[in-house]
Amino acid sequence: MTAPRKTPDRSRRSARSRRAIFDAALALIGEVGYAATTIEGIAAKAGVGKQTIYRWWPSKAAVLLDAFLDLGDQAAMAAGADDRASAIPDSGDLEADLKLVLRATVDELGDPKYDLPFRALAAEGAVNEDLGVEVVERLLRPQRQLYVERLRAAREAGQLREDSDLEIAVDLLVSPLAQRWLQRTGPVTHEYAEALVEHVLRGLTR
Amino acid sequence: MTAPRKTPDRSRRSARSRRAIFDAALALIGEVGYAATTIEGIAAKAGVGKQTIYRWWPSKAAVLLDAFLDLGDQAAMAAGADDRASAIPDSGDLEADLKLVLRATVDELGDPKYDLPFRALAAEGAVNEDLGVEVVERLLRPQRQLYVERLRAAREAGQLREDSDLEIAVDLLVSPLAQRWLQRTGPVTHEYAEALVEHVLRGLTR
Amino acid sequence: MTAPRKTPDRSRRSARSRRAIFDAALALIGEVGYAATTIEGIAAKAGVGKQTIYRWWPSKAAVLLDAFLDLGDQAAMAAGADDRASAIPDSGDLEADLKLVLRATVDELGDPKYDLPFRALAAEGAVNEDLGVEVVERLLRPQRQLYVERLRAAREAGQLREDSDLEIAVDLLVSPLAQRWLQRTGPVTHEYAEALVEHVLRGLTR
Amino acid sequence: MTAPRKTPDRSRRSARSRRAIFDAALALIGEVGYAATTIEGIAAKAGVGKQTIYRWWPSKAAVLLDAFLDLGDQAAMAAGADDRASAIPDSGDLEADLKLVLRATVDELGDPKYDLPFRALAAEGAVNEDLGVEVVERLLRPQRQLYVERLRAAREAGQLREDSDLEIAVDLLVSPLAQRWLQRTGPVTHEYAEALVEHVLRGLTR
DNA sequence: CGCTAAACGAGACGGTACGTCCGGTCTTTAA
DNA sequence: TTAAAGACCGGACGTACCGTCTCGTTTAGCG
Repeated sequence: MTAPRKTPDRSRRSARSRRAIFDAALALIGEVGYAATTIEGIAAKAGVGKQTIYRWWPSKAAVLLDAFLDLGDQAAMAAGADDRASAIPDSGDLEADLKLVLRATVDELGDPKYDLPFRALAAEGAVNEDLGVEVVERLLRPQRQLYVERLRAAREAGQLREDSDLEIAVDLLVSPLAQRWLQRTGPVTHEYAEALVEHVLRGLTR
Repeated sequence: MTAPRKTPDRSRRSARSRRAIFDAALALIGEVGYAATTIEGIAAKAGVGKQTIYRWWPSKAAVLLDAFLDLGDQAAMAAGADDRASAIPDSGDLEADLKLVLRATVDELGDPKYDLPFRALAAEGAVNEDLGVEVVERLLRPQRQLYVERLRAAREAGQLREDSDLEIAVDLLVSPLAQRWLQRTGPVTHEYAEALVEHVLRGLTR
Repeated sequence: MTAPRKTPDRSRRSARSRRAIFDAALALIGEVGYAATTIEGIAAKAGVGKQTIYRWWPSKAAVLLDAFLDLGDQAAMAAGADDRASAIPDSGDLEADLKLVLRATVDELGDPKYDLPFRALAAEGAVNEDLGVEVVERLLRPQRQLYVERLRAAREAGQLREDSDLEIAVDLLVSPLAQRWLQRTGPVTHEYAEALVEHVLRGLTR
Repeated sequence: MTAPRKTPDRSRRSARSRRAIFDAALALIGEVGYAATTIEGIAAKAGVGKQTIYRWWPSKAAVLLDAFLDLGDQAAMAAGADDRASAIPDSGDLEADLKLVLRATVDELGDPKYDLPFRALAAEGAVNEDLGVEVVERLLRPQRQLYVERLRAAREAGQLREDSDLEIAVDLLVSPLAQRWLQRTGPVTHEYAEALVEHVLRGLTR
């Protein structure tokens, strides 16, 4: 005996509408910002009934999250990757590898295609716990995991202190950049990324 | 013939209404969250006309920023301080001093009285550049400055590497905690704060 | 080359669905009123796809008209009549015969099973000319015809003025009752029906 | 201790909006019919917020009733009358007076300016009891009362049978015309009106 | 009696309007 | 003379149905 069906039948879902909604959502957020982006506006721009959005997503933020993840998938596909998350390179030189990756992150954060939607997601996730959890699970955690793995390799290679907490290590590398970008406390540049890596690895004390 | 009045006359401002608006705003954000807090609701709860809010603040977020700063002032006054920002203690033991302050920060971030409004401000500031700048200038920068000063003292005392960038150093101490709290990527505890300080000061490498 | 099929094949029509739709339609109108009765609701209650309704009827009102006519047929069948419209009795006493029939009409109008659907049909027909014509042709005209015939018999028997217009005579007997019921301008009772017949037959002047 | 205010303050009501709403409502009903007339459409055409309609009227039908009564008032004013309902003339010749008035009613029912809105009101009132009562009280009863008074005068002048029920008498004069018009059971002409008066006054029997 | 075309249930779709809520502006009223 | 109170226009909210359009699944009738 099965529970009565509540959720819509995913198999009948229109792929065309899904695409149009993602495109419209990201376009609108880029054009008018997140707050001024409305579900009504997305539906109109996508040429889709409002109900088609409400049927599949619980909120504007959820649409944006899916649209953003889809954007990442597309980029990864275009880059020829099999799946979204590509591992951090391991050349043996930890410092160089981290600088490479963080410089790429700086570029990404500076790309308006990512900046506005990501900002909106981060902001909404900060305030809306349910969404925040989803953002962490589906977007942030996979990224962090790549760092954890690279750092673990380094630790096993004897390049890191054995008592290093890898979670804290990742925080040290990632949070300052993220925070600077999100709160606009300072410029987000390649130089900052590199200096950051150096300070983290060497520590502050003499 | 006088020039047409543009800005309201600050001297005629009703202190009683100001207080009532702050109280109502913070109460509502605590009760129903930021998104569900409306100017209409604040006005109603404060027993104030909507126009009285629109006359003095450009947006809901601006009200909240002032209300939050006022909240900080009140707390500082209650603690007997002359002004809002009290310096980080300098016992000579940098590590101990930083742990003390960060543990206090953990406590503050865990206090619902601060958590919700601060979260709302951070989120809104991430997305709304004008507000973001104000938040940084009036709220974050003064706090950061205290760290900069304590760290500079330590560097001058020869306890820090001479090539340390103090801004980056502050970032390393503050951002991981802030990020963890804001994005909910992990628990925000005294233990985390202490381990953070240790990792930052000693660095990751052997 | 054959013309493209436009109309559905009546022979394959599901009698079971037809019944279920009529039952559901009348039930819903009784429960929630005509305006709140929706095609979607009828389909759901009848356990029928929406398309099955749209395939056979052009509008909610058309469904109701058929359902109501079907209801009348059922009642007539139950009463043992061969067809729907049974003639007005001719006992020789016109006044008595008319009182009898109008009292029966009063009872019918007071029966909620007929009241609500009939009201809805009359109202919709007043506003929607196409439906109005159908209602008159299929529902009202057959009824009126029975009166015309009874009155013609009376006129031929010398009981009515020879210059009487039978259409007007029917109007005089039927409209006041119908109007009172439809517009609720007064109570619809046996007494009213009898007084009405008396006034119509004798005229107002001395 | 007074109950909390629920209803809006009538004194602050905008006369300009009221007018614009009535004009838009009647225009739309004339252009697209009652069913296709929406509150949204009325608001848009009147250049008014939807809330301004919902604030003052509970339903589309209620707007229409007020608009229609206002239309009647305007017509009466234009005709130089002090109030809406002008008495039926009393020339001493009852038959002539009634024919005059019913011919005028025929003209009115044929005027599209009145036809469509009145039809919509009658239909809605048939189905919606609350509105129906309002329509009767505010629109129909005042009109009927004029007939009652004229007929009473005739009865007192010895022109009518003393046992005539005036309510029934009014029904006999008014309902057949109204019914014919509303249900479209036949043409609504001056000739019909005159024949109707004659039949009513003289009765059907020899 | 088995094939096949149709009618069927289900329900997603692009839309329209609903009635509510709130944003900002403007007007009235009472202190 | 200044707010409170609140009406106003505008517009998005999330919901309910509209009427159309697939989907697979009966089901009926012909071959």
